[in-house]
Amino acid sequence: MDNNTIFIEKLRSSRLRPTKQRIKICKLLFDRKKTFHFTINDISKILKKETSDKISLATIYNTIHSFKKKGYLKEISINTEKSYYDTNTSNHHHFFDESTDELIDLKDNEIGNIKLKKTLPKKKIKSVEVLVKIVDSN
Amino acid sequence: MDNNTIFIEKLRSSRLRPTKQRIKICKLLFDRKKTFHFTINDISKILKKETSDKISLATIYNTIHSFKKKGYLKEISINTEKSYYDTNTSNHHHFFDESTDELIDLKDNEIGNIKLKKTLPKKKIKSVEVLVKIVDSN
DNA sequence: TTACCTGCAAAGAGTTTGCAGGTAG
DNA sequence: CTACCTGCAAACTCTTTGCAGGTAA
Repeated sequence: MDNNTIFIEKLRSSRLRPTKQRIKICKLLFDRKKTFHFTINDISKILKKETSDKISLATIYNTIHSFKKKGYLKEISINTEKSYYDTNTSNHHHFFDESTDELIDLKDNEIGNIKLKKTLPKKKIKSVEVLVKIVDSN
Repeated sequence: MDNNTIFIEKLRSSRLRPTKQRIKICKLLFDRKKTFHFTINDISKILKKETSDKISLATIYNTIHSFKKKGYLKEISINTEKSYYDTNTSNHHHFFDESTDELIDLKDNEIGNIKLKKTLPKKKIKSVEVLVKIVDSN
């Protein structure tokens, strides 16, 4: 079966109707070998170029939010005005290149284990994220 | 000498004119024993309550940015729409409580050393930050 | 006096929302 | 047919900017 069929199944299996727009966004995000890091603006621009009938910004936001809720995407914590998303939803860390605004994966074996020695009462840990900010070494 | 004098000296020494507004913001941020974590909105609200003649939002932004540039404040990476600042500018990590939107310090001895096994060519590391997201354990 | 600072309002960027019309099942 | 989805524009939040008037040195 072709990719479209795979994405239609994927969407259906998470009770999201496989609309034209969602299938297109699926292909853009998940039909690639490497992890993809992006902002809403990134994919909006790509879709504008690649696609004859354009997808509205609101639909892109809706779709990305749905995918995040379904666990297909992860939101990455960086203090820029934009939200960054990652198609790699496993537990891993990142470099953020401030010279290019690019996000780069840091595989689990590329960073030593993180040992937390403090806990807080009545709170549970949702995630532990390491962000290594880098810049050009002039 | 009283606190005002200390803050006036502090400002003067970094070539920032010690205006009424800056002194007030200094007192709010630095005249306390514990580290203070805040957003612009937080201090704007506090200043509105505490102060008879109000300080404009633009001035608050200007002042916080100046203080950050001078190294008196650190900006913390969290993916919410707001920027968070920390009066503790030393190298340390954080809990972010998603139930209350609160930022909590994690002292250096409360987390194991972080070993980076990957570097990137022509890039230098600016910072390594760990963010532990927590929520209420229902 | 002069360079810097403040306050206001307007503008900008990113994101969300309300609603009318369209489409999947 | 009906519930869900899309597109558009307006609205919202946070932040920045331009500029006229004010203030420190």
